[in-house]
Amino acid sequence: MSSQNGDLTARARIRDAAIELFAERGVGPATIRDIAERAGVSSGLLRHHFGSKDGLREACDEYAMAKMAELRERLLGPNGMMEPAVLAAMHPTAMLLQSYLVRSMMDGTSSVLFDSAMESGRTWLHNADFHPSDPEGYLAVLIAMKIGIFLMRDQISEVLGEDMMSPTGHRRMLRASIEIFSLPMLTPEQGERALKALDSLIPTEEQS
Amino acid sequence: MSSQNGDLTARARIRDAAIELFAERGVGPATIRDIAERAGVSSGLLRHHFGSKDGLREACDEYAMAKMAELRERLLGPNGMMEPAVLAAMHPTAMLLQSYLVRSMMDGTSSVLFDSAMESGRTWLHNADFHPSDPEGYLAVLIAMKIGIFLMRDQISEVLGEDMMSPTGHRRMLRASIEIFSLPMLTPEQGERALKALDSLIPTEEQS
DNA sequence: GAGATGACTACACGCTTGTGTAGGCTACAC
DNA sequence: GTGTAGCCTACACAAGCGTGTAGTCATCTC
Repeated sequence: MSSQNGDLTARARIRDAAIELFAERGVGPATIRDIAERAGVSSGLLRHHFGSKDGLREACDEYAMAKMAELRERLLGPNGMMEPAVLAAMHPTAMLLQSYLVRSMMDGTSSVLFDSAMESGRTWLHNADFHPSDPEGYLAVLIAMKIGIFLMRDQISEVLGEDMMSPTGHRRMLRASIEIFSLPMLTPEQGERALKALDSLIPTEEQS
Repeated sequence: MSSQNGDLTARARIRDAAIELFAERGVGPATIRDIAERAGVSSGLLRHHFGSKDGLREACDEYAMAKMAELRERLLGPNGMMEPAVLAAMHPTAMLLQSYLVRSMMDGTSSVLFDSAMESGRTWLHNADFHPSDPEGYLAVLIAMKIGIFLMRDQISEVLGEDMMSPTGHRRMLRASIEIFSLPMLTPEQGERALKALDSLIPTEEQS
């Protein structure tokens, strides 16, 4: 996370280890014993500092959100320009935090990440000359798509033949995303036709 | 699943209950005791029929894949036309199966769903006059996006204010998807610029 | 009728989980 | 020295999990 470890307090090492393991396995499957072991402390200390596993998760949420905001701000820099070198340096950390936040969200209860994504999506949509019918639904689906990429990291990596988080793998993923969002796979006519077909479908009875 | 229950064999009821619970909670969190209870049998019978929890999951995988293929075939019908009424009738079942398959895939090990999606994606790409650089990466990201929508069902439903699987909610989701894929949010110039910027980023050292 | 087979249940085992408790160690105040 | 507070460990506990075992019951064959 930061340097290697060592100079960090035990509390910080636990937090970092938790973020790593939560990101790798998901919140449920990651056990406090494994987290403690990775941090090099006893599981009791984890409890001492964070009270419970859920307390630890909340602390991780808070830290990850704050850190992401900090990274974002630092990336844009004082002059608002994006420095490639800075981006490359913070990239691994950002990927890890992103993976963690996505995993944390999938566990249920809190949806801080999705909500904040919706919020920044609204301002983006507001500034763009781009007006989907049903903007809320549009944003929700769009965000779900972007998050899906991180959730499918293992599957995508297998197809790519390299880790999606590696520099080259990540570039291929970004390139694909850009192509998807700039080269429409449906022509406007096809899109129009699909929307018409969708409207013509009269949903009847519905139950499982 | 089928009718209500009752007339189904215990084995089928267990399988259906498992698909429901796996889809709702995920494979890990769903316990064989709860599955047995929902099916109205003892947990021992589940073991008797399927050997183990993993055996049950495999049986569900096989069944769900076969059922989906059957639905797809039935939907297109003998004359290759899509009947709206048929679609509406099978819609709930298809949604449930889709949710299950996605959940099953997220558990790891097997990636039947992703692989088969890749395969049909390849033929689609082959027939389309549409040539992304790095087709495999393109397809992988595209599929991850589509799957992400199902994984984010709860979050999307909350934003929509209604269940994404309900008739109206599902229509809003589909409409958003179509708009995303037919109205590019990046102009060709913006896309070109983004790709150029991406290439200019020289990834340096990389480690966590 | 006797025996076998398969559907089905009840119950116990071993393991892992998160959590609770008691206590040791170091550093600092007085 | 003597507390005293905070970091930290070791160990026990109850609960829930998947799994294993023993046995009941109905149905069918001969």
